[in-house]
Amino acid sequence: MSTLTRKQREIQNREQMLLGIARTMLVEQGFSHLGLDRLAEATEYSKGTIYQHFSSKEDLVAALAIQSCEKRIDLFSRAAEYSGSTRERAFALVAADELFAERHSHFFRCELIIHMANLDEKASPERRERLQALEQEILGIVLKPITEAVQNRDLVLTGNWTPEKVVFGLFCFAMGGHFGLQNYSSILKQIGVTSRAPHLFDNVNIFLDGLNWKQLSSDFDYSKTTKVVMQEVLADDDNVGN
Amino acid sequence: MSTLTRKQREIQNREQMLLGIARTMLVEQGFSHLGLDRLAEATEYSKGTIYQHFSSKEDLVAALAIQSCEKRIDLFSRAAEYSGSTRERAFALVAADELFAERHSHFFRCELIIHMANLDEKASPERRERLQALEQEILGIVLKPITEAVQNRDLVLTGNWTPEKVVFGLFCFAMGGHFGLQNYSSILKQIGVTSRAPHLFDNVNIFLDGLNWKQLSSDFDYSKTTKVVMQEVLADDDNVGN
DNA sequence: GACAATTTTTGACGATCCGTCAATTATGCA
DNA sequence: TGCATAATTGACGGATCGTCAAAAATTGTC
Repeated sequence: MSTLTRKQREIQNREQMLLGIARTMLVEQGFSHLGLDRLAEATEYSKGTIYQHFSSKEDLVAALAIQSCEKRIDLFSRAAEYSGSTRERAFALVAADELFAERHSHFFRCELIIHMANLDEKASPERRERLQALEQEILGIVLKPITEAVQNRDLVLTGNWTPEKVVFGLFCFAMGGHFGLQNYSSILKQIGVTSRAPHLFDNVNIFLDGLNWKQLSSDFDYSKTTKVVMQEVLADDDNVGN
Repeated sequence: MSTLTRKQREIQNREQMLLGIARTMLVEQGFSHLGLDRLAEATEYSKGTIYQHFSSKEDLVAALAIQSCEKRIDLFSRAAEYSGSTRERAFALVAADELFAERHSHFFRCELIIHMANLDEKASPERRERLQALEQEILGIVLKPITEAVQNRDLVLTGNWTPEKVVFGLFCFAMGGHFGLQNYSSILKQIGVTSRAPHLFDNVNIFLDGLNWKQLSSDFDYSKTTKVVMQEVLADDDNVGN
């Protein structure tokens, strides 16, 4: 059965190759310029073969988004293991997100695109479900330090605040910043916003200070945390799929 | 020349009609299902006529985004005239944004779509420039109460904070929330986020408290502000273009 | 009102792209 | 080797974007 295995591995490798080239085309030329005929020509395979891997053009982009999520989970998991206070760990996750969006913007861009195009209807059910499962996994990772902070009273939530609501706040900062810089760059440039990182970290600090999550940024230097995390996480950050 | 004027007005009316129907099709069926042949049939005009109004499909969507910005500016301008503290006025703008995204989500969706598709290359230069000018106008409106707050020391900015940076923070909350609810609704539902408004207002309050913008939310009930603004602004909020 | 010049409208057409499928080629197995 | 199964191909149908020469409508003039 070694021949069969060889063939199967060959097919798997081909899928990675297809995705790699497709990602390049998608990022450099945009969704509308990503043509399957062109992809077929670029990869020296026929269109029929490509359709054996992906049920539609949208399904292909979904596969790219899945890759992106997997890569993100990889980074997040490592950041979550940072040893420090709950707020430091939350901050580590924000740093990981920032790192991801910066170093792997092409991956992230696939996620944005797949969520804007009507993926829900056109991607294959398998990939749709897998993508959703991965996103839920990410949610769980981010939720963890927050619930822990509530348990050990680093963070005391009042009123109608819940850990999930805190996640939503962080999600808005991250997503709003990413989306803004990708799509409103010209207008943001005019207000001096050209790079996410410093603003994102300051925003998050103000937000967490507002929630009174100990230690406050006045009592602890979180820029060190981010720096250490960035370097640790970045250390063995492999550029899979170029 | 009254006949010429009549003809010209006829053409202008036709453009509004085209945009109205196109917006419905875009919102109900998505960008990919917005076909110019179908639009031609629905409006009982020919495709050639449509191309006399819009240089391309993307240009049409740009025109929709322009309408959206104009409507937004209308709401923002009125919210900006709210008489109250600087922070109340900033809050009024957030409320206007929320109102806009809620009551005119179809308009807003056009803005998102046009910024995701490669508008930059395919829309007509005129509409591209107009859209950018409108966005800059919006920026100016939002910037005003912040700079005023800095001037009268309701808000004291320390470190590397600037009014523009505060705008960016608010922008992230608003955009991140909108984008999230439009595109990540299934995952957000699982954490109990189904409606923007309450979370958005709470988030903004925490953020502005973190910036120490007087009066703090513990000393003033901003929910009243939003309620009043929503009703005042909503009062003569005409649903132009259905 | 008739007729010519100009503007507007039309829809057929070429080009492009997605997804299919019958025919062809390659592979596994006895 | 020879047959059965699996993989690959590219031509094709259907749909859509944008163009353009021909047709229709409008304007201006006598």
